[in-house]
Amino acid sequence: MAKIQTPQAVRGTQDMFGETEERFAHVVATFERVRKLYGFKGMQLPVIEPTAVFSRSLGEATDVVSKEMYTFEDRGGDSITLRPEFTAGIARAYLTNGWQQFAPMKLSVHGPLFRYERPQKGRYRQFHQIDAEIIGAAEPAADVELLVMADQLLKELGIDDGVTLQLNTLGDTPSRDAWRAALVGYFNDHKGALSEDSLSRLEKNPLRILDSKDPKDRPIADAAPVIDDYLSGEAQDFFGAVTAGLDAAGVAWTRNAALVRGLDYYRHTAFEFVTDRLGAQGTVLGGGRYDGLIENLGGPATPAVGWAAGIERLAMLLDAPTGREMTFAVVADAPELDEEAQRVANKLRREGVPVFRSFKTNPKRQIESARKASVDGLLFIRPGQQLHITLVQGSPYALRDLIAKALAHVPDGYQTASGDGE
RNA sequence: GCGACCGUAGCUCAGUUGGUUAGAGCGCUGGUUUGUGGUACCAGAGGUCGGGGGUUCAAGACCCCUCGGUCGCCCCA
Repeated sequence: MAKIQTPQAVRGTQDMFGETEERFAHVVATFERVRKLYGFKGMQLPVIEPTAVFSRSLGEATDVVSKEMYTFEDRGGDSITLRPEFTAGIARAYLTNGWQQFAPMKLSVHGPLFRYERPQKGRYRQFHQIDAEIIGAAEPAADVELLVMADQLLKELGIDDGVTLQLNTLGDTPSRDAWRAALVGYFNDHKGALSEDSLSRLEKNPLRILDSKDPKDRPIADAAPVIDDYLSGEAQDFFGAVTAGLDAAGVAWTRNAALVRGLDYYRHTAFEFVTDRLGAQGTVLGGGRYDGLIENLGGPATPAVGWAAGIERLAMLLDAPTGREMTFAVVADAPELDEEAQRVANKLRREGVPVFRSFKTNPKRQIESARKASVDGLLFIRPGQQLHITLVQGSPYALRDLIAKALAHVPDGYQTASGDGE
């Protein structure tokens, strides 16, 4: 019989286990906790959407829609796309469910997203994000609340060190249009000095020249017209209110006038929390105000602002594996004590104490497998309801803590004799 | 889409200028020893050298293609 080829994981996907999975779960759990502190409701959304949800919101012609989405026709002939982002799907749900009645809405989600891109550090084809949005609030206070929440989240994850909040405004529609026109004129005057990449950006997405990495472009980009000279009074007031709110909340930020968004539906606030610890993928959390998006989807003009952050990237920045609960292995000191050991283990588990039990019957084998499962303590069951407790080296706990915890939950009648942990 | 580097046992890796039956450590299985508990020793299982094609008397080593991985560029909703 011929050997069959072992299947491989799809390129750019990952199987998470052990420490990787623990870090991931810790990010999600922390997000869930913090978002509740700010009154953001959770939601669950489909992973698949009609392709139009994304092509209409992002624009047919953009690279992202034309070559970076997982799009396919289903058996009924409908064009379906695996969601490449959360925002468009949330906007769609807002419209199809008539959530205008709840506006302003504070929403949060997390889950997998799909983009057909070349994998590299912190970038996968199936990746995961946490996401927070406020829909139906035009006030700068909404932007501030979102940013303060993001700041607290990063602090609680312990990764705020080396991360800076970069902030910019794209102004309202008139401001943005005037600035854009000025930029195109300016870059056209300097065409000869621009890199090849930037020449094509000039055609497709001129704002992006501002954050070009090419050293050739830097002097020109740095001397380009700044949005500040084109901001309307209202736009200035809006940005002023956002920065004042951040200052009042004690959130540190720096102005980055080159921080832009390619899509036209973005207005006013744009921001990114950036780190220098992730190589080319430095953005750890990013977002902005997208007052034009819901109209693009055929809905009423609706102000909205939100952010998203890659869970994998956040997980990579976490200091150490997250702590787990004190875990015992209950070991029968002789094969005939196995049933009694099981009884004790079940009692502990019902009391909420994590317990490891080996599938082997030989005591020595049980100890070996318990060590591999990295338990904190070995709880030996001996004849006459005697307990013997040993601390496993490497555990962060102390022997007396183990004894106290075991005694508090073990069945009545047990006597303890502690070991020395060596 | 473009570029660089990489792909040998479950894991981490060694394999000299291509040359006989492909190695180590850890892990796994079994045994001996020890014996209130991370012991030591012995033995064993496990490899299409990512896949395909080519050069050669001879390829894990060289060439081509392909599939993956890593890191950049591009893109970044």
